[in-house]
Amino acid sequence: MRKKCNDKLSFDVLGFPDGLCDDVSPSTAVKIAGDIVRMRRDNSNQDKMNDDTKVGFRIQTTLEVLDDGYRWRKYGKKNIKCTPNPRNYYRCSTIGCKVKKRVERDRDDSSYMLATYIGQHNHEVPSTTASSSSTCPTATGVVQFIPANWAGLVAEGYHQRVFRQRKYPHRNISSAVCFSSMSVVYVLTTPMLEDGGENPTVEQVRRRAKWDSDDYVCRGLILNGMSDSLFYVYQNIETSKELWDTLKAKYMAEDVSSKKFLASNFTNYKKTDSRPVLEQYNELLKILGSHLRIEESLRVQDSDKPKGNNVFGPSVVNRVEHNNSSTYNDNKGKQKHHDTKADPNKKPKDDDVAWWVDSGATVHVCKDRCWFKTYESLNDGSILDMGNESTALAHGRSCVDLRASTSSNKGPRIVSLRILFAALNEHDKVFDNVDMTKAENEGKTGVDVTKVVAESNSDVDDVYDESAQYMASSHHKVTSVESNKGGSKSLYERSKESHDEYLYNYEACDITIDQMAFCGAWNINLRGQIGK
DNA sequence: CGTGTTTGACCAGCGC
DNA sequence: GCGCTGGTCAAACACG
Ligand SMILES: [Zn+2]
Repeated sequence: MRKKCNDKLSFDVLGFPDGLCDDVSPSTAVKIAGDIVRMRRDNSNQDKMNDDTKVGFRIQTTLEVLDDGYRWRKYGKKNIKCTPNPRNYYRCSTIGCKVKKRVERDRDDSSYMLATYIGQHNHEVPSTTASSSSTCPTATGVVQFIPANWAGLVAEGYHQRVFRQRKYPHRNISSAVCFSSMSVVYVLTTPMLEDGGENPTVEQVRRRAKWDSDDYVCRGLILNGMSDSLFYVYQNIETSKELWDTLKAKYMAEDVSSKKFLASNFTNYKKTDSRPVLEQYNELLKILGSHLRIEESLRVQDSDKPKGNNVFGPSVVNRVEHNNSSTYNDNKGKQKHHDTKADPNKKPKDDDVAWWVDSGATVHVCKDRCWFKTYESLNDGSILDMGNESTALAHGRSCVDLRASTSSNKGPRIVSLRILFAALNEHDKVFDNVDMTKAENEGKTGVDVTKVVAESNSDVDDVYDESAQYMASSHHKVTSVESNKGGSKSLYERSKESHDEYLYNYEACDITIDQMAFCGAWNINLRGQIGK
């Protein structure tokens, strides 16, 4: 049963700098998996006995059974839908130890074995199996730990990367990142603060809010690191290593054989060469494009949200109120689809243009309402709730069709955004509103999303700084900022030139749409969180 | 016997 | 409620 071989085993935690962790045996891999479980548990204050933390990895091997040092009793075998390979269920043979593992072959590349370890051993490895595991690896290839929500992380990281690097290459992000990560990284090792129960003190609320905010910031920093081939690891070893260690603990794989593991498709690309993960991710997105379907998760993102009973926290900003207390569905029903262009009474200004594309959940800002396909005045007193507890009157509701060409060989997908239009006088309010309040799957070619639009005269640099602040203080992300003030061209100016519909072939749009499709297909929301 | 595998039955959760 | 699915149980079995 146990074969011996002298092949080297390369151990490659996804995203780890090359060479940091290779040539280890499966037992070492499992040990690391155990460390990960422990770290995760420590971070989440779980008690040891009922720990069902899962750690998954995959390893390239021809062997049927890995020798990981422990002894296992097989208790089940199941043919799983959507994969030709059966899944085997094992339980640790040591009495009193509840650890289980599931093993199957990768549906896409059966030279890989997927293993999911559940729980933590309460004992040492049995010494009787003094087999060759430590001296002679029993498998060859690459072990990859799979972050369960890596897909989502990449999706977010991609936006940050685009946002920061493409648009503002002159900005030196890394020092800021390193600086801010040190002040924020405690959230990774400090358990989430109690919110004080029913009668929280002001101080408790404040500290909890700060923790939430810092946690988010920190997560964003990690994403940035991941999305850029751990650039920051090399920038600042100590901090980044801490970041990464904790990243392992926080985001490491759960169940490799669940649907979440679809993210593993991307790991194939990681090791092919040294190109940044995200380039390959983007490629893969296009490859997968035709299979992507927008599903429930876009809806889930909003329906999950409390509608206004939040005491604090980011979701408090995510609502649009109507004084007739109509539901969003009602709004949709009321909305007509004229094919007319926007209200001709609202003349466009020809000065600077600002259009913001967010990461799919936050704010779309557009200077001129004539760019909307439809515009419908609203005088019902609808308001936009601001995160800073102020409000703004919604002036109208509009619709814009965006057509994005995502890849060469398939037709464009149409995104139709229903939009609330609000005039905001103070540009510093721009970031404080709103969210897409409804996302709806229309079935085949597109996604119909309600968005909110606000006017802004902001200078692009102000806007950038503000958006950075905003991202740091909320769960929203502004993905790209466009303005012709800095010489960069506006999305919508470009589409105006085409003098046609509001069409643009702009990568930021591709990203957004792809991200939505991506998130939908993998049931992750637009913040990279796994659904369900 | 002790130990581990095979395999159909059973069960719980979920979506319809 | 009903069927599908994935996870588990346990009786029978295999093997030293
Ligand atoms: Zn054990």
